[in-house]
Amino acid sequence: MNAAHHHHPDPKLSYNQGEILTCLRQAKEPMSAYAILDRVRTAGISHPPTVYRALNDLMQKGMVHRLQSRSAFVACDHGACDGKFAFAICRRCDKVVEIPLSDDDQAGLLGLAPDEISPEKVTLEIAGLCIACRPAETA
Amino acid sequence: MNAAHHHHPDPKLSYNQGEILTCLRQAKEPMSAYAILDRVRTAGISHPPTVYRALNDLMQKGMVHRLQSRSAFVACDHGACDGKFAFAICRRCDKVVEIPLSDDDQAGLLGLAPDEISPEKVTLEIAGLCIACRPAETA
DNA sequence: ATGCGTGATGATATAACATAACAACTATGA
DNA sequence: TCATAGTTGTTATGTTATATCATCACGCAT
Repeated sequence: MNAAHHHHPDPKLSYNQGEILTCLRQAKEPMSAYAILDRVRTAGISHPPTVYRALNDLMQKGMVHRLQSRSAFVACDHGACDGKFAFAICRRCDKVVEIPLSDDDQAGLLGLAPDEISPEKVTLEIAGLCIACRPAETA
Repeated sequence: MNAAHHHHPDPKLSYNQGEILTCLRQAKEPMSAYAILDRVRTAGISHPPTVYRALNDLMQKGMVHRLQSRSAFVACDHGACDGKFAFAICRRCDKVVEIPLSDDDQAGLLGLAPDEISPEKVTLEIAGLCIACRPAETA
């Protein structure tokens, strides 16, 4: 590989992880794995598995979240975190707001699960229209 | 086409919609669009767009729901409905429980959305382990 | 009856998303 | 040196979803 001189956004990250996290942070928008791939080709990353590997590692570290309803990924607003989040997503411009869930919130959500399924992981995504897109919607 | 004699589970449904809804109801499990496709080939449905069209129509009628976290579809437990639901899903056996959301639940969820995004649609999926799979997990 | 519009469906092709499987390289330390 | 673990590279393929255009069946106005 080349470019061994790049600085990482976090010393614990590997080169690929650093490149991809930086890419996501700069984007400030959710990106698909393949959109990321396009952007990091210049950094020497050129195959889907490389991107997915780094994304999975970053998700495990809590530094990246996946938006299920979009098949897309966003950098965590909080750097690394082990907390739970919901996401609000503008259906028009894809703006994403990360919503930290309080313990009460989480308890409430988990409490919705029926007895026969013990809850482990919550996916909560709220789609809507952001304030900037509201005028445009008057079609 | 053949099989014009089939009975529909609902008179308002087209032939394809009826076949696919029946398939999903019999499955009692979430199915991917392509799994559905395999099962309805004998009914003369043989291309992905046909399946996706019928699924989209059925979702609009509230008779089918999509599980975002699985890329899969389930028949609504309640026939047609315009209500909102959460889903609890066993990560091991894929059993799904539909959780009707009370008005309070919905208000609470929508209330999580930040000011800058006015909420319209909530996706809430809770993954966990169902009671039948709990023993098997002691690996 | 003819011809038209509409809605449903059929069919082809391709886009977009994701992973399995294996090879190669690097660094560390016995 | 050799083994090992961790990371990355590479090929190939699997899976999910949609764009696009063709066709068919039906109702209906002329």
